[in-house]
Amino acid sequence: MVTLKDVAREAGVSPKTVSRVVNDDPAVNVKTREAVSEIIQRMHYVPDHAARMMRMSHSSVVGVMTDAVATTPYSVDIIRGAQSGLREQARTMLIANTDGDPKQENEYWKVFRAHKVAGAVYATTYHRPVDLGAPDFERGIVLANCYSARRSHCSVVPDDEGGGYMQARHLIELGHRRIGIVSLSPVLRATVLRGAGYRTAFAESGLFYDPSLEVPGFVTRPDGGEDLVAYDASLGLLRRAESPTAIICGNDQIAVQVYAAAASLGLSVPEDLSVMGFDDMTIITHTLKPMLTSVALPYFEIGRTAVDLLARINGESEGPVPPQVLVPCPLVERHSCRQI
Amino acid sequence: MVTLKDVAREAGVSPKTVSRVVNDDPAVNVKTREAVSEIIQRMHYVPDHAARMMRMSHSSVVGVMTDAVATTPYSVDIIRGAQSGLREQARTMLIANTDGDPKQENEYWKVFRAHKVAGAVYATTYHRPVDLGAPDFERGIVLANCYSARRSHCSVVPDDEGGGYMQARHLIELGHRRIGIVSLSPVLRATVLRGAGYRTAFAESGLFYDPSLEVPGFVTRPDGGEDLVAYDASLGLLRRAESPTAIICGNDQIAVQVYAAAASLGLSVPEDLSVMGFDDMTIITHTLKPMLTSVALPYFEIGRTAVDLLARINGESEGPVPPQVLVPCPLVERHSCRQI
DNA sequence: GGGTGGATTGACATCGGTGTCACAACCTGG
DNA sequence: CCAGGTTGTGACACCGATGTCAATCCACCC
Repeated sequence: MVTLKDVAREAGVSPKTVSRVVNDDPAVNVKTREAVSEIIQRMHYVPDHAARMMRMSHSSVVGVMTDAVATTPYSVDIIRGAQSGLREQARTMLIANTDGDPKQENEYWKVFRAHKVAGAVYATTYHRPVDLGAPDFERGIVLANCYSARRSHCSVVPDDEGGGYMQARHLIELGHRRIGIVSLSPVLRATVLRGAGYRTAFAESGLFYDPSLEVPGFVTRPDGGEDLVAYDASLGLLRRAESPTAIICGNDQIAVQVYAAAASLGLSVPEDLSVMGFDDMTIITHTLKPMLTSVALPYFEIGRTAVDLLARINGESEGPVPPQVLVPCPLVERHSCRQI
Repeated sequence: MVTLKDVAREAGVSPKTVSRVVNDDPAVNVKTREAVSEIIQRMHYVPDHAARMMRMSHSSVVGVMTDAVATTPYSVDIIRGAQSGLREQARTMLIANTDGDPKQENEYWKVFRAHKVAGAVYATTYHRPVDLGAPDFERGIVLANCYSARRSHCSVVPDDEGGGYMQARHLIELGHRRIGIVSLSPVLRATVLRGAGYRTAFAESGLFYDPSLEVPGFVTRPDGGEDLVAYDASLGLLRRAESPTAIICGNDQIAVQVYAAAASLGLSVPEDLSVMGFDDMTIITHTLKPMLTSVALPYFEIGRTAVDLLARINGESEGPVPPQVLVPCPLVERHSCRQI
C-alpha cells in the first residue's frame, strides 16, 4: 500500500504537506501542490479511510437500515435516492437489511457505532409507524417511509392523503361522477390517508361519497397473509345497476385485476371505464394495455430527502429540520382515463 | 466515546487484556474474562472499527458495485442475498450505485480501496457480459448476474439455458405439441440461451421447432428504448389456423399481455391456452388470474453465491473457485398451465 | 540594518486498537 | 529444591493520517 509517507519521500516534502495537498488546504505553494499532485497520481495513492477516520473521529459513511426494502419492488428506490444524495455529499453508504428483526437491528446499530457512521437512515417497505426503542446510537437518525409515533425522530413520508386527493380530483375533472374505489387493506395507514384525500376531493366538488362504492381489493387471511380479491370486488362494482364510470385503485396490482374484470364483461378501458392506479410501478403501468394512469410513490425523492435532512441535523448543511417532511405523490398520466 | 483504555482502567487490567477478551483470545483467565466482559457490557463499549482496521490493514467490509440494480424490480434480491451471506461471515456491505457510468465506477473503485474492503461484488441488472477494464483495485472481484467476456474474473450467473429448457419441457410433459414463444429482444443473452434450452427440450421429445411460432414481444425503437408489443404478437399467434395450445413468454410482463390478448379472443387461461412466464416477479405472477406459472430468476441465490465465492477467493473459506457458477432457475408451478 | 508580518513548511504528538516479546506466577517431575 | 514448561498479563512500538505549534524564508518598511 502506498502511504502518505511514501508520497512525501518521493516528493521530497514532509508527510504533512502531502496531507495538505490531499485536503486542498490553500496554504500550499502552487508549485509544491502541482508537484505533489503529480506524484500522487503517478503512485496511485489513495488516502487510507481508516486512518483518517480514526484521527478525525468520524467517518464519511452513512448507515442505512431497512426492514426489507426489497419486498415491494421499487421501494428500493429509497436506497437509490439516498445513494444519489450521498454521492453529492461525497459520502458512502453502509447498508443493513434486518428483515424487521429487532435482534438484528440492535446488532447493526452497534455496527454503525463501530464504524462511527455520520448518521443513519431507517427505511421501511411500507409507510407505517415505527418504534425504534432507544437504539444504542448517538448520531442523527432520519426515518424514511415511516414515522415515529412518539415523534422521537424526524421522518420523510409520502403524502398519501395528497395522492388520494389527486386520484379523485383528476377523475372528477374529467367529468366522472360515479367513482368506484377498490382499496388496499383498511389497516394500512395509506388507506386511511388516501380515503381522507378522496373525501376532500369529493366534498370540494359537491359530490356525495357513497361508502357502498368503496370495496377492499385485498383481504387478510387468518394466517396474516393477504389475498388479492380485486377481480371479484370490481366485478361486483361493475355489475351494479348504476355502475361507476371510473375506478380508483389502491395500487397497480389491483388495476391489473380491474382491467381483467372489465374485459370479462366486455367493457374496454378507457372507453367504457376509466381506471386509476397507485404506486406507478412501471412494470405494471407500462405493461397494461392501455398504459395505466397512476399516482407515483416518490421513493427516490424520499431517500434523497432523508439524507439531505441528515446533513442538516448534523449541521453540515444549512436549513431547517422539520419533524416531518411530506413528499408529494405526482400524478402520471397515461391512457387509462378519459373525459366523459 | 468509550475506548479500550477506559474499559481497562475500570477493570483494573491492561488494554491488551481487554483486547484479548474482545477478540476471544483463549489465553485469558476465565475470571478475568468474565469480569471484563461484564464491564464492556455495562459501559456499552464497542470496538472502534477504524482503529482495528488500521492496525490489521484490512476491513470486514465488502464492496458491492451495481449499475442500477433497482431498475428491474427483484434483481435487488442480489443485494439481499449478498447481505444474507455477509451476515453469516460477520461482514458488512458498502454499496455503490454507478448507473453504469465508468467515471463513477472508477471513483468507487478508489473508495473501495480507501476503505480497504475485503473484496468486491460487481452486480448488474441484466444478465450480460461486462468488461471491467483494469480497475484500480487489488482485492478479489466476483461478478454477479454478469460475466467477463475475457474471463478475467469469476462470475455467478443464472442458468438461462436450463430455465428455457424447464419452460419447454414442462409444457411438453403436459401434452402440448404446438407451443408458441413470445420472446425478449433477440439481442439479449438470455434470449439466445433460453432459445437453446427450448430447442433441446423439443429435440428430446422429437418435436419440430417451428421458427414461425416464435415472435418477439419487445421491439427496439430507433432511440434505443424498447416497446412491449406482446399483445399484438400473441394475437397473431393465436389467430393462426393451427393456433398454439401453449405460449412460452420471455418474461412475466409479456404474459400479462398474452392474457389480455387471449381474453380479447374469448379464450380463457388455462382451459384454452396455457401460459408460462419467466422471472417470477410475484407482483405479476400473484396478480394475474389465474396465477402465473413461471420460471424464477434466482437473484437471491446469485447474491449469496457471489459472496461465498469471494470468501473462497480470499482464502477465508474452503472450497474450489470455479471461473463461473451457474445458478439454476427453478420452475414455480401455479395455475396457468394445464394438461391436455 | 533590524524589525514586522504573511506565506510555507515541518517536527511531533496523537487517535484506538493489536503484534511482539518479556515477565511473573504457578506447576511438574526428577 | 530447582530446571523447565505452561499460563496469564502487561509494556511498548506501531499502523497512517491530521492538529498544533514552531521554524523558516522572504518581501517590505522605517
